[in-house]
Amino acid sequence: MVRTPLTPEERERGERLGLLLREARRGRSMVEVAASAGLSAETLRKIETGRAPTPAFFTVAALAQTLGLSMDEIAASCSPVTV
Amino acid sequence: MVRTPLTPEERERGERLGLLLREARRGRSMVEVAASAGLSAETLRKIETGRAPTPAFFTVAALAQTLGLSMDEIAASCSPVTV
DNA sequence: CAGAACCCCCATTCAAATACCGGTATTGTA
DNA sequence: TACAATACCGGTATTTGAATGGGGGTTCTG
Repeated sequence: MVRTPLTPEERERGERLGLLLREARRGRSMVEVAASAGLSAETLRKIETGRAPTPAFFTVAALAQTLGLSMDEIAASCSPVTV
Repeated sequence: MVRTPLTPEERERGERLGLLLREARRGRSMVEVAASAGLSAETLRKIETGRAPTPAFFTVAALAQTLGLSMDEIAASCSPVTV
């Protein structure tokens, strides 16, 4: 086995993460938040829509910083999987 | 530009993350902790040695859970970069 | 009509995650 | 003195996906 493809559960988890981030964005635009977090708007859109279901740790950290979210809360509310 | 290679700063940040996780592991073996977090020992070793400097969010979340670490503290102590 | 904001598709590059190999150092034990 | 087991390291190879950019499309509002 080498780098197993993402499971449906992992994709659903990514969708929950994306939804959470989108809700936290509130009125602000994607370009504004993405620029503030130091990533491209396309990447942010992929994460929010769940098309990038397992983003990097520091990517989420930068978004959490920008959006005023707690990393522990994010992890907790996104992972009813493998608790 | 397409997927810029990791900068030296990002690699150093990865080393700090690895060191932090290794210290939190204490006496426990790599295989034990890796199994508990649901990843391979090889991957854990790469992260701890800084050879995988930007691990996935949920990978770090699983390790934090196993090691009893706070995600926010990890992010804070690993990123004197781009605060 | 222009602009803002978001979406989808395509293509590219680099790295995460895994596995296997051999090597080293330590510790326990017969 | 061997010898085996444990634990970690380095290198190589593989597959998959993150992250980015470009181009085009939709919807809404001024």
